Amino acid sequence: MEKYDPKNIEQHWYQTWEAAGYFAPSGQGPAFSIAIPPPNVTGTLHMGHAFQHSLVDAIIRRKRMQGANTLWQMGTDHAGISTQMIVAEQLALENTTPMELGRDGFIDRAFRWKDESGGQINQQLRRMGASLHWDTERFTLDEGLSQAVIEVFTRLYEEGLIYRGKRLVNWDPKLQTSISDLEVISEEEKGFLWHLKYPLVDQPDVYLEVATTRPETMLGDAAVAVHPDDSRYQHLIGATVTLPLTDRVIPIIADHYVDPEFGTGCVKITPAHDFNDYEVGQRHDLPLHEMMNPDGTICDSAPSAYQGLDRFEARKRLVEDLEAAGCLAKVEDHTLMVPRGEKSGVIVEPLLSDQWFVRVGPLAEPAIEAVESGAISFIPQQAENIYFAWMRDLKDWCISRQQWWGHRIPAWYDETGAIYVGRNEAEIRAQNGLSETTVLRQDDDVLDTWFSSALWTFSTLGWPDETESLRTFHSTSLMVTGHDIISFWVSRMIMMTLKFMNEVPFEKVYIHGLVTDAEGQKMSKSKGNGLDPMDIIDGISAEALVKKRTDKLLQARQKDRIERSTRKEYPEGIEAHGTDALRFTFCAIATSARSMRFDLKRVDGYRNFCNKLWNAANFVAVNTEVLVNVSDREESTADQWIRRQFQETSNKVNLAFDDHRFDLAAKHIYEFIWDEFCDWYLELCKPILSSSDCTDAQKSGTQHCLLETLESILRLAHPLIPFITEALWQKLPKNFRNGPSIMIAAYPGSIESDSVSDPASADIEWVKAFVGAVRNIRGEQDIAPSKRITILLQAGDAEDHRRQKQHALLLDALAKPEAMNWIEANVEPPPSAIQIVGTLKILVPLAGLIDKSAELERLNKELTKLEKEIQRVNGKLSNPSFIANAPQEVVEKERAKIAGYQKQKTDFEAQKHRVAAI
RNA sequence: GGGUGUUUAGCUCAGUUGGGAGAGCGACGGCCUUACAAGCCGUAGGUCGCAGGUUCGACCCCUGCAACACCCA
Repeated sequence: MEKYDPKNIEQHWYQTWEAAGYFAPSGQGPAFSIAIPPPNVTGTLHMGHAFQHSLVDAIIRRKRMQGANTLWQMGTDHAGISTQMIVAEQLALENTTPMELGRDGFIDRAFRWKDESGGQINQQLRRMGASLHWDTERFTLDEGLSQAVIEVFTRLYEEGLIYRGKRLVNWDPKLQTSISDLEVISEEEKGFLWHLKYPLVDQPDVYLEVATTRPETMLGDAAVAVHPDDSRYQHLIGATVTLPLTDRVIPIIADHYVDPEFGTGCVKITPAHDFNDYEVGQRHDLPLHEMMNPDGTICDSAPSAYQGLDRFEARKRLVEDLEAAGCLAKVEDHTLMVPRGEKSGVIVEPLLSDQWFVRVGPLAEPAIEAVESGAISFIPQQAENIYFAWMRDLKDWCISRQQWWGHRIPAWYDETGAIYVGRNEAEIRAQNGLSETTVLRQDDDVLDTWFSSALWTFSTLGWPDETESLRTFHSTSLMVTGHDIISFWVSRMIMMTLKFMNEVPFEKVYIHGLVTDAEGQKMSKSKGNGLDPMDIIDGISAEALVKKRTDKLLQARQKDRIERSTRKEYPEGIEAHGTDALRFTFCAIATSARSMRFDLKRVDGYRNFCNKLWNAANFVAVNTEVLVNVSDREESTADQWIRRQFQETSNKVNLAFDDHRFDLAAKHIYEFIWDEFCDWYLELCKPILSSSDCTDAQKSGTQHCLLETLESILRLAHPLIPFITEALWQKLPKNFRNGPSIMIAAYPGSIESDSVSDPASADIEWVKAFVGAVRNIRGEQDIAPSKRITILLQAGDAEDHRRQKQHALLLDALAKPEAMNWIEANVEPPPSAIQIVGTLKILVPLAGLIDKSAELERLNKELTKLEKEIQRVNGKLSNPSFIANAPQEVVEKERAKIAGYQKQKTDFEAQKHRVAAI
C-alpha cells in the first residue's frame, strides 16, 4: 500500500460523494436538519468557519449514518455593507464611483462580482468535506428569499410592528449609512479628557467644570447634568450656564445617570450626538441640537467659524478657541473606548436620522418564553444568560441602511410624503386607489442584512409557499453558532420564526467558543496572526505566508512586525496536514470553554494519528490478504477483548456526541485506535497469525476480528475524519462492508454490555500488566527490547498460573523471554530485578545483565511510592470517624488496598537486601 | 461600574452525581523489534490560583479575595 498522503484521497472522494448524491436527504427516517449560518457570498473560509463546519459536518454525517432523513441546508448571505464597500473600492481603482454608475449600474456590478468570486467559499467548504446539500443552495438576494423578506416587512408594517421615525443611530461617516451595533467595534484607545469651564449666567465669574472626551460635541450641548444627591451642586440645580463660544444658555439638571465620582461630577449633555445623553434628554425634554452633517463635518447651525470643518479639525479649533477664551481648565491623558465601524475603520457617530425600525417588544415576549419553557435549549446552558440579558433589555431594531446592495425597502412615497407599504407598486396603487397620475417614489434605503438572515431557517425552505421541504425540515434540529452573534442573529431568528411560522426555528442552539491563536489572541488581519485553513490543509511556504499576511496592510511599521513574528513562528512555513487532521483537531479542541487556543502542534499530532490509522489498516490488509478458509472459526481472548473494548468505545463516543462533547468523542476514538487497537491488539494478533502452533480456526478467527474491528473503527471515526476512513473502507474486502460508501453505512450503536463477567478483558489486562512489568525492568536496566532474557515467576495465585500458561504465546511475543520458569515460594531466587503484579513476583536474574546501583535506585523508587500510599491510606483508616461515616464498601476497598501495599513493600524490601548483598 | 467565564505538569487542555490527580506536545534515557522513525519502549514532572467554610473525606460543593479573558455600560 502507498504511504498516507491526504492529497491523494481527499479531492477524489468528495467528488465521488457529490456525484453519487449522498448529500441529499434520503427521504427516509426521522427528519434531521441544520441550516448553515450563511457565509458571505464573496468571502473566504476562515478558521471560525472551518471549526464550526467541522463540528456540524460530524453531527450531520453521524445522523445520516444513523438513518435519519438528513438535510444540511446550504446558502450564502449578500453581506450588504462589506460587499458594497468592496465593490466601491474596485470602482475607485477604475477612477469611478457608485454615484456615477447609478443604482442599477452599481447593483449589476455587484452581482457580477458575486458571480466571479462567489464560488470560492463553496469550493473551500468542499475541501473541508462538508456534506452540504448543494442542490438546494440559496442566496439571500435570490427571488424566493426576496419575496419572503417583502412579505415579512409588509405584514409587520400592517400590524404596526414596523415604523419609520427619526432616532439616534450608529452612523458611519465614511460609508454614509447607519450600521448595526454588531458592526461597531469598540476598543480602548489613548485619548484625552478635556476639562471645560461653563460660566453661570447669573455669576459669570463662577464656572462649572465638565470633563469630556469629545470637546467638539459641546456645540450640541443642551444641558449640564449633576447627580441629584451631589451636595456640591444642589444649589445650582435649575440654574443656567452659558455655553462658551456660542450664545446658547443651557440649564443645569439633575439626573441619576451622572456618576458623581467621575471627573468633577458635572456632565455635559449632548442629546443629538450621544446615546446616553439622548435618553437623559428624553427624560428632561431637552432640545436636540444637531451639530454634525452625515459626512462628519460641522453643520450650519453651529457658529460660522466652525461650519463645514471636519469633525477632527473642528475639535482642534474648538480646543484652541476655548483655551483662548479661558474656558479650558486642563487636559488629561485618558484611555477610552472608541467605537469604529467594523468595515470602514472610521469612528462612528451617533447621529439623528430618519430610519425604519422594528418594534421588538411584542416579538420578544414569546421569544423569551420559548427558551424559558425549554422549547429551545442552549448548549451549554449557560449561554441562555447571554440571550436573556439581551432580550430583557431589547431596543427597537433599526433595519434601514443607506446602501444599494440589499433588499430595497418596499415602501413608496407620493408627492405629499405619504407612506405606502406593500408587496409591489401595483398592489399599493390598487389597495389605496391611487391613479396612474400619482407619482410614487420607492424608498431608497435597503434593509439590514440581518433582517433577511432572521428568516433564514424557513425562507431557505421555500416560505411563504407551503413546501414539502418546509413541512419536513422545519423546525430545524440544531443551530451551531458562536456566542458573539446570539444577540444579533439567534435572537432575531427566534422572534421572526415564532411570529411567521408559529414554531421555533431550531430545537437546540449549540454555542461554541472562539478560535484564537496559540497566544490566546483573536485572529485578525490587522494583527497578522490569522491562519488560513487551506494553508493548514495544503501547506504553504514561509515566503508565501509572509506575503499573504502583509500584502494588504497599509502601515509599514505593522508590516515589519508581522513579518518578523511570522518568520519566527513559522520559519519553514506550514506543512501540509490534510483536511482530516484539521477536522479532527477542531473536534478535539471543542470543549465547552469560551475560547480555544489553536496550536498547529495539535494538528501535527492528529496528522500522525491519521498516518497511524493508515498504517494499521495496511497491516490488517497485509495479514488478511489470504484469508484462511475454515468452516468454524475460533476467537482468541484478544479478539474477545478488542470487540468488547470497541463496544465500550462506541458507547462512549455516542454518548459524547449526544452531549455535544466533540472533544470527548475525538479523545475516545483516538485512544481506542492508538492505545488499544494499534499498541496492543495488533501486537497480540502477530503471534497468532505467525505461529505454527495456532490452528487454522484460530488464525481465521483473528483475521475476521481484525477486519471486522477495523471496519467498525472506520465507521465510528468517519464523521470526524471522513476522507481517510472512506479511502480505507473502500480497500476492505467487499464482504466485510455493506453498501457502496461508508457515508451511508450504519453508524456503530450503543449496546448495554454485561460489565460483570468479562474474563477475556481481565486476562488481557493481566497480560498488559505482566508485559508492562517486564518492560519497566528492561527500560530501567537498559536491556534492549530485542534481547531475550530469562524470567522467573514466584508466588502468585491459581489465576496467575492459568493465565501464564494459557497466554504463553502472547507473553513470549511481547515480553521476549529466553525462558520463563516458575520457582517455589520458599526457594531463594538468584540475584534479580523484581516487579510485582498483584501477588505475582516477576524476576529477571542479573546474570551479568543487571546494573546493581540502577536496580537499587529503582527499588527505592518503588518503595517510596508504596510508603506514600500506605501512609495516606493509614491516615484514613486510623480516623475513627472515617470508619464510622464512610460507606462500608469504601472502607473495605481501603483495607484491601493497604494489605496489598504492605505485601508488596515486604517483597521489595527483601529484594532490596538481596541486591544490596551482591 | 455590571455580567459571564477561566485559573490543574514547562506548554495546550481533560477530569460526568465529593472516595487512590490524567492525556497530547515538550524534556530525559533506550530502540531501525518484519504496519508505522509522522514510529516503538521506558522515565521524570503537579501544595489542582489564594484564604476560609461544609464533610469522616474537597480539583469537585459554599463564601470571600486575586489574576486573566470576553460581553455589556
